[in-house]
Amino acid sequence: MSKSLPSRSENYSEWYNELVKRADLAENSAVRGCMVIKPYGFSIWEKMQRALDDMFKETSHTNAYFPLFIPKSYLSKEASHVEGFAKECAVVTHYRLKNDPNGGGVIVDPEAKLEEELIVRPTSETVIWSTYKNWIQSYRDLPLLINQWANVVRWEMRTRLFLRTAEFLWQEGHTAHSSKQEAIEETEQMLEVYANFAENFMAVPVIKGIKTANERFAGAEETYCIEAMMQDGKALQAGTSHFLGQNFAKAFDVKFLNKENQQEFVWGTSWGVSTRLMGALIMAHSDDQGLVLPPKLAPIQVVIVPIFKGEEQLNNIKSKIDPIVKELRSKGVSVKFDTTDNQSPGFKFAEYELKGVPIRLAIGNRDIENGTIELARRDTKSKQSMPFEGIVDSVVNTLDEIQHAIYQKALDFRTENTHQVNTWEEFQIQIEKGGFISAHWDGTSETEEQIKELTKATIRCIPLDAKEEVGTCVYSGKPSGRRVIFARAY
RNA sequence: CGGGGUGUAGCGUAGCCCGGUAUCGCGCUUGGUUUGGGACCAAGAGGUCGUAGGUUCGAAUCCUGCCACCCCGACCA
Repeated sequence: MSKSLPSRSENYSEWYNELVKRADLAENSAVRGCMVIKPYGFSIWEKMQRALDDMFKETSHTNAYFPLFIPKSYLSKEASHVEGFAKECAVVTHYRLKNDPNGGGVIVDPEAKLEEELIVRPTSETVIWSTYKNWIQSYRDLPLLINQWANVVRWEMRTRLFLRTAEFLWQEGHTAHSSKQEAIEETEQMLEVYANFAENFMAVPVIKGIKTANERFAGAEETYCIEAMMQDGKALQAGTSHFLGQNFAKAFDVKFLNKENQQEFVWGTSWGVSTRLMGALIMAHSDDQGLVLPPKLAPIQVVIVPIFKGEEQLNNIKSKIDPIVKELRSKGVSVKFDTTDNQSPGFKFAEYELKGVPIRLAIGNRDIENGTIELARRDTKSKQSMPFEGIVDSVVNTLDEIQHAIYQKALDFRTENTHQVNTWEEFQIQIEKGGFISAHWDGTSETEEQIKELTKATIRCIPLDAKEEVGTCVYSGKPSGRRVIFARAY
């Protein structure tokens, strides 16, 4: 194994692939397109889950679990929904194996064909709405605010660890409401939750917006999204929230009796984020030395590396450090005190940098004599000798600083790489340089498709905060009322 | 599904053209010396050469089929 990673500038995607493996986040599995999420990677995902789940609970949602398998007939009930997912569904056709009479292990028992084939869920709208039909009778049953943490399967042609895998983990919220207005508010609220999570926990700035018809979720009336910029200038959709209108209510006949004793179809939403966020996290902050993790999601926030000769020195260091570890933990800081002696300090430094540990403390005999300790920041690679007294406060403050600093760095990067463009010539030049392009668009799918064909750039979103501004479409020259965000995307 | 590439120890590789059962590095084990930015010495363990068949006295090497994975396209969160 070579010591250093491929560099981002030389080969961004190779850098990403190597980093994911070398930092022990995930690896490819025996099944094509599926990944094994390794303990270190899963710890980060667990932290994401925890933070998000708390936010869902704070907004009155409760968790439940719906089955992995969906009867085939369900999927065909909502026309555009089927169309959107049909091409990437895994199908269960049999329920039994048997020994191959000709030897050679097991074969599918042809006798055991399922009467109705089952689809492995690519998303759960259909099972959930077929269940909601039984749960909802009156306006008093609404709103119904449910989330589930689950795995889903989408049989993708080309996969990449975390960014696009055949099976992935996610959460999907599915809510039902008595009014259109309330459902829209829910959709917007959850988008806000996602944006808040991305910015405050992942330290990734996002643009909140609405998808164009082309990019909209199959079965939704409106798809809201948060879009983030990766260090190669490409966009990554980090979360989506859909206003489903009454589409699924109609498809699954979910009605409620309103206060006026009239039957009405309910209004729905669904919203999700997936293990793809791991990809966003990695690509937003990390450098050629390895991961850079925001303190709020780092499995290990502080690593302490002792520098010692022999057991006596180590014990001496331990007696100083053990109380520090205790105190940090009491303040909710996760600390690893790495006292193993089979690796040199230098090796450990490199290793914890690769894994993105935000703060490293190093302490040796010299420090003990001077009453100091060395504090190194992963994000800036800076290190300084600090007084041993008060180190706990310094660590806590520095963690906070790092959280803000990496957000600011990502925000500055995005600002530098976002350009207003007014002509088609400019557009073609700028898109090759990467980044986001803010430009006028005439609102038609034809134009959007043309631009995609010519430049591989898609409309990432119509920003929610887009100013009303008279302009002309960058491609067609037709009138436009606001700018939209174009980019090449993951 | 098209185009390209690769399968040799846990990982990365040499050998293949020109057949004689396998090279080197990392990692691992044991012992010793080390430790302020990826330590060193010594001794070890570890391989159905992707798979099935063929040619041959003999196949990692030549031939054929199959499988898997990676990269590039069409599809997608």
